[in-house]
Amino acid sequence: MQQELEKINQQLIRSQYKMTHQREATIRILLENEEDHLSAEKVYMLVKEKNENIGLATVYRTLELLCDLHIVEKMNFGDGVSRYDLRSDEHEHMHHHMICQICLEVKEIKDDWLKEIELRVQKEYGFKVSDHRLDFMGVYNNCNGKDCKKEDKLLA
Amino acid sequence: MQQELEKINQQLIRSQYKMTHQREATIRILLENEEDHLSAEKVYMLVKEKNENIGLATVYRTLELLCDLHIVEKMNFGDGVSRYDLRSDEHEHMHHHMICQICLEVKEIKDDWLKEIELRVQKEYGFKVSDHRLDFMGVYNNCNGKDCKKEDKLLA
DNA sequence: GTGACTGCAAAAGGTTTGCAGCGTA
DNA sequence: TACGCTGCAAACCTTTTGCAGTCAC
Repeated sequence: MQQELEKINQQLIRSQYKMTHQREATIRILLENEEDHLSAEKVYMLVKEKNENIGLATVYRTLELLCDLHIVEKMNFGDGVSRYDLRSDEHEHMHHHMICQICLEVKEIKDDWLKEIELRVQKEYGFKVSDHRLDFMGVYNNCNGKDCKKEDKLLA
Repeated sequence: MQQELEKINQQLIRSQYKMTHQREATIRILLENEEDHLSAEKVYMLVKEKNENIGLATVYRTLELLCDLHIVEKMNFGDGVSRYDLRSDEHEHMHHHMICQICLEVKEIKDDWLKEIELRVQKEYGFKVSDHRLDFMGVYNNCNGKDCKKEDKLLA
């Protein structure tokens, strides 16, 4: 995790950006919550919880910057806020997601199952795919919907 | 198209909703632009262009209603507005989309290529899929990006 | 030292809501 | 007639922007 942080820092510097406390704090939060899909507001709260000084506008600006550098992916699950997800190390494709309609939990599938289908898109539609997004809506077999009520998730 | 309209009307009535001019006009616009992915604002404009009286709030309320009935699908391509897409007749799955990064055109793939993959999600992750969303980002082989400038699309 | 970066507050969208009046069944 | 639906305007919420001051290099 320290070395991933370092890697991203280097990437910023290489691209002529300055490394500030706020940017580092933001990246650290993203790394610590790699499995989640944080909203800007949530990142802001988590940074402040650590007694680091930061403004919400800076969080937005940093996230946009990381997006431009393809370090994070901005996504939208339709609940009115944008969420940000670290791309995996190889910076290859976005993850696939499973969104449980009972508990609203979003889990990731890190395999890339679409290679074949992308070839088909290329062949049948003349469309060269450079990235994709695949979300499944459904229900976990073992979702009890008790310890993970919708309202809680929406507030989270 | 007339019979599709009729079908949706019946569905509304069956669900105890009233059939009003505004609702019918909205549905008609959606049917006439089935290939597009209209924003609420765009639907509003198109209805007004026909000299039908309607308020933007009503458009939003109607689209939400149609969403609840699974007649349209609300989606978000990350440009800050929600877009609405008629589900296909069988109301089965959402379409797949190809989003061109040069001209921003969104085209549909109506085949469902994910049956096998959904089985795999079920087996490997214990997640019962009821719907999915698949978007491809990339470039059309023959996209010239001339007659379809980004700015135009964003305003459209 | 200088240009990039930050925080604040205000502005800017898109979407939702309260309410009085209207129209459908 | 009664209740649902509509239009308007205000409210709301997330995100962006302008600007003066600060900080990294």
